[in-house]
Amino acid sequence: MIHFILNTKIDVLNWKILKLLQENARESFANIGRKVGLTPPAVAERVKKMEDLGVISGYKAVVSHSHTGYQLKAIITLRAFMGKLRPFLEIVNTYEEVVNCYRITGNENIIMLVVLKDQFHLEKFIDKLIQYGETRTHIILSDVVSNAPIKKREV
Amino acid sequence: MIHFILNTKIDVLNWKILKLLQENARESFANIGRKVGLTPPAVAERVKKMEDLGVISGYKAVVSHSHTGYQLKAIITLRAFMGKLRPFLEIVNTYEEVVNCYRITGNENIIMLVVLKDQFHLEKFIDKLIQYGETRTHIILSDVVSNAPIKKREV
DNA sequence: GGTGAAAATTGGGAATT
DNA sequence: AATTCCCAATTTTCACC
Repeated sequence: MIHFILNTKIDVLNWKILKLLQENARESFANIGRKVGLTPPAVAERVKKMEDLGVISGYKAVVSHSHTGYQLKAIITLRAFMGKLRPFLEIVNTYEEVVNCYRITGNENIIMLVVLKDQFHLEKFIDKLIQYGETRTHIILSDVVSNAPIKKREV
Repeated sequence: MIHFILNTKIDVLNWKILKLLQENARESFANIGRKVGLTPPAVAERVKKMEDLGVISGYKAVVSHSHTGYQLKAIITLRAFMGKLRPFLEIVNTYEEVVNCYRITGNENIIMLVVLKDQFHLEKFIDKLIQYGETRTHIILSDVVSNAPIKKREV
């Protein structure tokens, strides 16, 4: 299997549409059309094409962690024991605390962003992880940048 | 200033609505209503209220990094030099490479998720950071969990 | 582009607590 | 009394040709 073109060419109009949809995914095609100078069907066609190409992979409501009972956030790194990485990767999807999880290079294998109710919840969660490896926990003090939108980068 | 209720009570119907909107933020109120057993205005009213309360903080199109020219992702931690944390916090919003940035406890002050075109881009970006502190870089090998939806947690 | 179908929105009223 | 829902009508948006 060969990837011919991964970096799809996106013109200035599509970047404008992407900007608007990243700011408000529920914006109507009519409104978007007014702002970028296209008719609603033209916007719909462009959006559809970007969905099909995979440029847009979905639309998500952003739900506040703190308003839904998760007042504590932490970064946890995991250095997996021999033979324990695979089992961890297979189970991590079922942990509702885990919002993001990446495999990384370096001394640790895994880095996670987790949300928790309180420090007791954190303690219980770390207890669940110790069977897979050594963990290191950093409490998040504040969000400086949260899922910043992707913008066109000058080349 | 006193926070009386941060953890808003969310009933089972609103959790269903939140689930659907996290899966597809562009789902119509009519469709949501059919799935949860409400009329469109009732859904709209509940969603509006959750927006006002801050339970829903927005709706975002998810744009693929790899399809927009960012083939490389990395986690970078920063241990800021004396007096350099504040200036960094004020400028980090302008770095388009930075998708997420958190202040954390521990040996490092800052942890970031960044997206990059290639290793040359990474090198240039790290060069921009060295004036603020010591950095440590972990290349992301794969996404195991990506912005998992928030679900109701059993108490 | 233009037309018919579907959805959003608004206002008002009824039922539940 | 406050909240939440439904119904009906208007406006807007969507989708198909």
